[in-house]
Amino acid sequence: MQAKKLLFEDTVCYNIGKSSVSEVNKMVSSRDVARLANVSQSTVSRAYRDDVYIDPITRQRVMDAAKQLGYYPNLSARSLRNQRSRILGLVLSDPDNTFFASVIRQLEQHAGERGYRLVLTYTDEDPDKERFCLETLISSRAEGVLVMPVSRANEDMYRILQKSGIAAVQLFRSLYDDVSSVCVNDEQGAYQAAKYLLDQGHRRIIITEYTFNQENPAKTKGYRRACEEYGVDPEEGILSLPFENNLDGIIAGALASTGATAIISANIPITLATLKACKSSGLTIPDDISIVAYDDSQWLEFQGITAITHPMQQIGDEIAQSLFREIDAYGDGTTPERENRLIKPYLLLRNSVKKIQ
Amino acid sequence: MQAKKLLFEDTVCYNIGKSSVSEVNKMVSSRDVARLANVSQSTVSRAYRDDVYIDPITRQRVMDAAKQLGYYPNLSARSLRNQRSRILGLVLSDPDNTFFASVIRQLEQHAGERGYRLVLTYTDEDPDKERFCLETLISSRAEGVLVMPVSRANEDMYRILQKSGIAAVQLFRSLYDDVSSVCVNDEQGAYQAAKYLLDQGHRRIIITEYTFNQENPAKTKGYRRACEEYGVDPEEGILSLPFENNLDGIIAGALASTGATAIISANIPITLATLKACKSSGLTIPDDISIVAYDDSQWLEFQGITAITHPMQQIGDEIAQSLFREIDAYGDGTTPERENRLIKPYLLLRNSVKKIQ
DNA sequence: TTGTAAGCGTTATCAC
DNA sequence: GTGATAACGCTTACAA
Repeated sequence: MQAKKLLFEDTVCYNIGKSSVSEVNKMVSSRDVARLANVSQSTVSRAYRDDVYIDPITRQRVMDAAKQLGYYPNLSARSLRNQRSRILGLVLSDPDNTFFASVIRQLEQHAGERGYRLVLTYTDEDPDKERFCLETLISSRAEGVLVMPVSRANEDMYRILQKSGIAAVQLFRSLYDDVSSVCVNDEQGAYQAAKYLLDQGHRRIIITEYTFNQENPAKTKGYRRACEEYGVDPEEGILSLPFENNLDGIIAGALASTGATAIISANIPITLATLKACKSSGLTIPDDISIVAYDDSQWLEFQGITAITHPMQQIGDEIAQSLFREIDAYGDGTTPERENRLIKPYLLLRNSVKKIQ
Repeated sequence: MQAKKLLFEDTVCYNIGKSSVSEVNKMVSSRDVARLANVSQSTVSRAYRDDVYIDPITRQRVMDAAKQLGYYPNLSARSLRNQRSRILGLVLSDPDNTFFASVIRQLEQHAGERGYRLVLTYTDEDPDKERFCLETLISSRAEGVLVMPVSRANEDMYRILQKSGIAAVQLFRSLYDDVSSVCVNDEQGAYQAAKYLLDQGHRRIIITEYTFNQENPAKTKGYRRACEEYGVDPEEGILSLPFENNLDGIIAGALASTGATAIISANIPITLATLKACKSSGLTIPDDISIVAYDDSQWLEFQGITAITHPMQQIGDEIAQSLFREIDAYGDGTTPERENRLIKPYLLLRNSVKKIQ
């Protein structure tokens, strides 16, 4: 059965007319609430704090007025006055990469508990976009920034972060020595993956990496270490890939030209491309080709792909700890020590690797 | 081969000591830049605008000073003064659902072109969280809000949005009649899916829906319409599901108890659960069970699952148009007409449906 | 217990 | 062309 699109007809668009709301008021401020509640503006402000003396009856009157008017405090004004934005910036690569979903989830949780909001931004692994994200977050006066850094090109931005007293933690890649980091021990993960394949008798193993990410060669390093232990030449197994959507062809080509019996795919999108490449090349897993995926996902679990998995719960906790430690230090007027946390990945055996005699 | 976790050892944690940065300055303001550049603070401000005249030489001096100090304008102050935050709020269900990735991408693009930033928030389909997201966005004085609404419980919030002059567009679900929306024609999509299965000879077809989402019965409606055209009783095919992660068991149970030959899964996570259910029940696709997935993804494409797909590019454009139309209207002091845009889904035939005689 | 007023960092309106 | 200056909405001494 051939894939086929049915005819795509025009968008239907109904205009149903004016909104039924009678009048659009300006944004309501604490002054308006004060007027309605017959108190001063500062009393309204106090009603929203719980550490200050205020008559419960007054507070109730304020809250009633606020509710009636649909008042919500203006966070811009608040953060301007307080010199605290309560914003945490998250700079990730790519909304398509489901690997980050659980990180986002957990950080949102941790942030919420501390009264912080999370602002998500994406670099698409483009240094210019990374710079833009950081600039925006600095302009927002974020108190902390969690970044998956793209390249060393933006070193100046990280220096500005430090100078400005903005906590910063590198995520999953440690590109800057003087910025804290929470990373997976990729060297070890790739080593485990490669060693496992070597143990199973594979001798021609491909490992993928991103060309742009060669400043961060942890995975290939682990791969090399394993190969050397087994007396296998690692060099021609290293496949350098651009950051694109259609990697299938390149991978299929490499598979064919090297005659590899196994491949380690460096992340979830690359794993998908690898699976597509195998399919289009008519290679069966694991009979014709063995796969170990670096990074796990529910789809990989479903498909029985052996994978390097990470303790996501722990990762989220470590990131939050590391970040808030820095934020608290800056809050106390001290310079935080930087720290690097390295988290151990583990190999989850499923059914995508064949034993070779 | 049985799935098996290798031993997870302790996290390694290096503390490498004090940051090398000598001193942490306070956040730098335009005053500081002014002082260094030997101009007044208002001149610094002017240097960042291009609609006012300023001596290019002065501007350069300002910019040099700004660069030297690592100055970035404070957006809180700016939005307070301008009464424009240039923030767009996006309220989605779930970071795990890859369906939204391309929407996020495109909206970021559109927003960027207009000088807006996107703030992402997630409801997890929980009305309380939806309320919290909206409150936060109002407090942030977002100029526009794009929401996938959860339930009618938060009607008051939408009224406040309108009263406050904040543009609002419902995404993918239209729960409020007086709020604009950009939706996929789910009635039609489900109708197409069901009709296709009926055409292929299936008579016992399950369609899934979320229990919490019964206020928005478009998909089941389309399913019913198709069934009725074929003289099939639709009622016992409707499977109502909680919003959870482990739906496999429920789905497997329903498959077994109804003896269905086909299933329409209502979104990507449910499709995954369905595939897992089939696997654990030992059902082969499409021989034992046919599947049409509502919403498409790269993984479904890879696995050859027939799916209801949406023109994501167009959806992104329509959303942006609809939103900015409202924002511009509010900007002109007029009340925007609300509008409902309905986008046609299409059926993408792959290999997950069997023809029954 | 509540009101008054200063000031957070901007931009816009005036003078000069 | 550039420099004072008055808001924007909020928090927080300090007064009352």
